[in-house]
Amino acid sequence: MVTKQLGGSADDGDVRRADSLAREIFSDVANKWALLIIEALGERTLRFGGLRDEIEGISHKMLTQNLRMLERNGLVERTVHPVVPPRVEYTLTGPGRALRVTIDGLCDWTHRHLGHIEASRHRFDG
Amino acid sequence: MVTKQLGGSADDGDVRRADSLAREIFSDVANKWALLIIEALGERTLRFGGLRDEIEGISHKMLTQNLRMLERNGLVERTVHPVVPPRVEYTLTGPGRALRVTIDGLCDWTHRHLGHIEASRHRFDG
DNA sequence: CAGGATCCCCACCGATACTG
DNA sequence: CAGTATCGGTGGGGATCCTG
Repeated sequence: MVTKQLGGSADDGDVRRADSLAREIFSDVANKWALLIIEALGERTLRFGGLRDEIEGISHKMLTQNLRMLERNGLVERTVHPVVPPRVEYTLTGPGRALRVTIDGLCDWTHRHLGHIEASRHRFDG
Repeated sequence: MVTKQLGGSADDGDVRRADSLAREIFSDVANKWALLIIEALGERTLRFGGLRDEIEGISHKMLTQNLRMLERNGLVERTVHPVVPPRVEYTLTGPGRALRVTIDGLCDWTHRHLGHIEASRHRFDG
């Protein structure tokens, strides 16, 4: 399970609530576009257009949608510069950067096992 | 980007192919149910029903579908015991267990930042 | 018990057009 | 340039029934 079972707590309600919250967050974060956005941001500050250029295949809509979600969860900071034309910049927050580290691990894993996976697929499909 | 840019390679084709493959794997793996299945399996061996009981809210269909996908990618091993009633067991493979480590990191991250996220959401929604 | 097959609905997502 | 709104198609995913 996502949440550790903490044994007999005085009040199970808190555990339950934290559990469902964890699941919710998990659903938000364990999504292709969200992960790619965080990975694309890295340590940089990027504008909306910059992000779109960086993430191949993402649509305008998915980008805004996921950026809002990440901002809501406090993983991305959105700063609007009151100029014309508008200039909006996105940066990872502390928690966002922490998450990025684990995503890096996921990327590393992917590359380390590319060969194994490709071979396994070939075997399976045949 | 998911794939590191390796600078001017002799043949860009290989890089491109590996890149798209990496994206494909990423899409397979960066999905809520797949991650929960891998996390549920852990070091244990579980049967189909056991997995269904373990993963709250997963449907029959999603479980089979994701198990097939994980098997195809060589992350879980499926062993069928020729008895009646059927007995099918699932275990993580080496790469699967390696992936599990990074997913553990993701779970840890989630729990460490529950508070921050909840607060941020509240701020955002208000 | 494991898991395919089918039906069906809803949510995701892309495309497009419009505002500040 | 950044962002919202709307519409329509496609596929995700649940419920159910059926087989070995």
